[in-house]
Amino acid sequence: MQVFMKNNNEEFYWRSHCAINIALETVGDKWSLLILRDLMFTAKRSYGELQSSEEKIATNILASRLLSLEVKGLIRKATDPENGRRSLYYLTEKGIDLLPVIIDFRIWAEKHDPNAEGCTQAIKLTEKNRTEVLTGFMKDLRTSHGVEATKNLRPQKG
Amino acid sequence: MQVFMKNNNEEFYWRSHCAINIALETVGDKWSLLILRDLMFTAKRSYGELQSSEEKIATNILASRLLSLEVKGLIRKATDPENGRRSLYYLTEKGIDLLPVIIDFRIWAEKHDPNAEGCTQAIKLTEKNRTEVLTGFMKDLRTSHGVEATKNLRPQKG
DNA sequence: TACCTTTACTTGCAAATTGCAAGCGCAAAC
DNA sequence: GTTTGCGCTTGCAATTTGCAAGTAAAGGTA
Repeated sequence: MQVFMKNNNEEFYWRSHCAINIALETVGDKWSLLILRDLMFTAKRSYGELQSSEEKIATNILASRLLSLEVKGLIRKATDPENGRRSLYYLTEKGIDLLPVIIDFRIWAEKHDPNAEGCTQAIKLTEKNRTEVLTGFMKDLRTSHGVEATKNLRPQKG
Repeated sequence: MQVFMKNNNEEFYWRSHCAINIALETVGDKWSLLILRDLMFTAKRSYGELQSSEEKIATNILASRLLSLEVKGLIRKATDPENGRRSLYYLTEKGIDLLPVIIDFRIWAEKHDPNAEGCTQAIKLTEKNRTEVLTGFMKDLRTSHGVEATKNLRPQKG
């Protein structure tokens, strides 16, 4: 996935303006959501840790996806204050807001594929408690990723 | 995307058994969910109609994705009883169950991308009415796609 | 019967993307 | 000042995608 912009790097180029299409062009490849999954459900924060996930992402692909996610505003990169040669990646509000999608993917796969295993014990979810559990978990994510709990920031259309 | 099977075409091969990963390997490319979107939110059912969507999928890619989705059990192919040279594609229960994911993608993009437009007027969704609206819409999809309403449906939030 | 149109693909090839392995650069430790 | 850890970059081969043209088979028309 390239991270390309329109002429004057003001705006992304999209295949169409359909919201679903934009979401897919943003994170609809096979790796981006897995990286976000690890940031959401594990304590992995550095490049090396993210590279160690079970699915074995290639190092150049990991680099390109991290850049893409950073440019698109889903994650933020910071230098580890305790180790200057280590970078740490944190979710932003925009990244955290993808939690419902990821959880719904997980529910779907667990329902329909006998091989699917909940890849994290972090959330025990049912339909009944869905809203409350998601809200609580997203709040925890904001804390652990250093995102201020803001009231729905919604960009206005220009 | 290939549609490959393990040795004795008994079971799919997965990069890992993580539910989220399996979901992504199943529909995590840039086209599959768009095809499902059209089947969910428009009356498009034939190959030619699906090819006419705004994002302009290439014909060979459309063919490969339709096969993939069929093999994986998300859609079902039928010959148009009124025109033998026309094929019709319908969602299965498994395909319909992806509605929450697609809707959550849409909500996310509309919140975070000023260019995103609801690509369908079919659903007016808010946080509050989410469960009821999804349930109703999935029921409609089962009817229009000829899926029998099973008792096996996900329990709804009370 | 022959011919034309519609519909769903398939095929060949070029371009883009991905994946693997090796290497590089800089900060920190020794 | 040498080594090690860590985050990448680079080169290249393999895979996937995208474009354009072509094929097959059903159905309509003369």
